[in-house]
Amino acid sequence: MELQEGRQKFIQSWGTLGSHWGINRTMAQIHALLLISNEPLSANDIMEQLNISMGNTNMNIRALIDWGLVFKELKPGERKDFFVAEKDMWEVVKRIITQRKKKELEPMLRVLEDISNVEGNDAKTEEFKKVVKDIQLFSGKADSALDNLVKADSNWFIGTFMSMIK
Amino acid sequence: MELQEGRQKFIQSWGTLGSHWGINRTMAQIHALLLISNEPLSANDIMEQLNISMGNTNMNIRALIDWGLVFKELKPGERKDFFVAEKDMWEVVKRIITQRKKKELEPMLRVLEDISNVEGNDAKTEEFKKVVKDIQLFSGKADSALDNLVKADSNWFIGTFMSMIK
DNA sequence: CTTATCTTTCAATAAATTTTGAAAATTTAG
DNA sequence: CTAAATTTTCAAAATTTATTGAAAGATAAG
Repeated sequence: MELQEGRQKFIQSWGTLGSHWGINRTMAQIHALLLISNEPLSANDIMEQLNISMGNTNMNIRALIDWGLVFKELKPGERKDFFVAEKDMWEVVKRIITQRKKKELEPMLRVLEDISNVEGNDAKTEEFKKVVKDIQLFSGKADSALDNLVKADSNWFIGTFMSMIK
Repeated sequence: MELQEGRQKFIQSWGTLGSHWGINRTMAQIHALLLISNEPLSANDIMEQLNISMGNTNMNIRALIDWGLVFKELKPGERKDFFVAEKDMWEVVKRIITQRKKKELEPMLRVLEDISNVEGNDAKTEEFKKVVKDIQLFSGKADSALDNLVKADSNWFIGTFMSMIK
C-alpha cells in the first residue's frame, strides 16, 4: 500500500471512530491529520489537505483545542498559527472522558437529584423513586470511578485489567 | 414535583444521555419508559406514551433488543408482544461497551492492521508507521481491557477504582 | 380458509447537524 | 496610523440522520 493511500484510510477511519465519541467527523479528521504530520500545520494547510472550508477548519480546530486534543504552536517569524495534536493516546482518552463526563454525566446527575424529590407515596411513585435512586447510586459511583481513572496513569489502568485473567 | 413531571424529565434526560452513547434519542427514551414502568408494555403502550409512530417504535424496540437492553415478554393469553427493560445498570453499561467495541473499536483495529503495511522507507513513511504502530498498540490494549471489564462484576470494577485514593 | 390483530418494511418527509463562504473582526508589520 | 494577512462569525445551504405512515407481511383464533 502506498503511503498516500494509508494516510487517507487512517484519516477516514479516525473520523468515523471520532464521530461516535462526541467528536464530529471533521474534528476527528483534523486530529488524525495532525497526528500523522511530523510538523505543525497551519489552518491553511489543514484546509487544503482535507478539502474543507476555512470556517469549518477554524471552528473544529478551536473545538479540538477546547477539548485539549490539539495545541496551538507559534513559529517564530511566522504570522500564522500552527497546530499540533496530542499524540499520547492515553492522554487523548482521558481528555475525552473528562469532556464527556462534564457534558453528559454531570447534567444527568443533577436531573436525578432533582427528580428524586417527587411527591406522593403511592405504589407508582415509590417504584419511580426506587428506580431513580438505583440509577443515582450507580451513576455516582461511575462518576467517581471515572475521576479516578483520569487521575490514574496508563500503565496502572491497562495493567489492572490485563492481570485479571478472569 | 409531581410524579408525571418527574417521569417526563427522566425520559427526556435519559434520551439525551443515550443519544451521546450510540443509542438514538428515541431508543433511549423507550428504554427509559420501560425502566420506570413496573409492568411490561406493549408496542402500542410505548407509542402512545411517547407520542411516536408505530414504525419508529418498532424499529427502536428491535434495536434495543439487539443491544440486549430490552427483552420481549409474552403474556399468556395476550396476542401482543410486551417488553421489559434491562434494569441492572452495570449490565446496561456492559451491553453498550460490547456493542460499541464491536461496531467501532474492532473495525478500527482492522484498518490499523491494514495500513501498517505501507511501503517505502523514507522519513515520512517511517513516521507514519510509527504513529500507526503506537495507536495499534494502545488500541489493542484497550480492546483487551474492555474484554476484561465486561467479564468483571460491578463490585470489582467500582471497588478497584474507589480504593485507589490516589 | 378467512379474518382480525399485530408486526415489519421502506420510500417519502421532517428534523437535526454540519459545512460553506462572504463579511466582519482582529492582529501585526511597516 | 494604514494596509495586508489571518482569524472569527454566522446565516444560508447541504448533508446526514431520524421519523412517519401506508402498505405488505405475519400470526393465530375461529
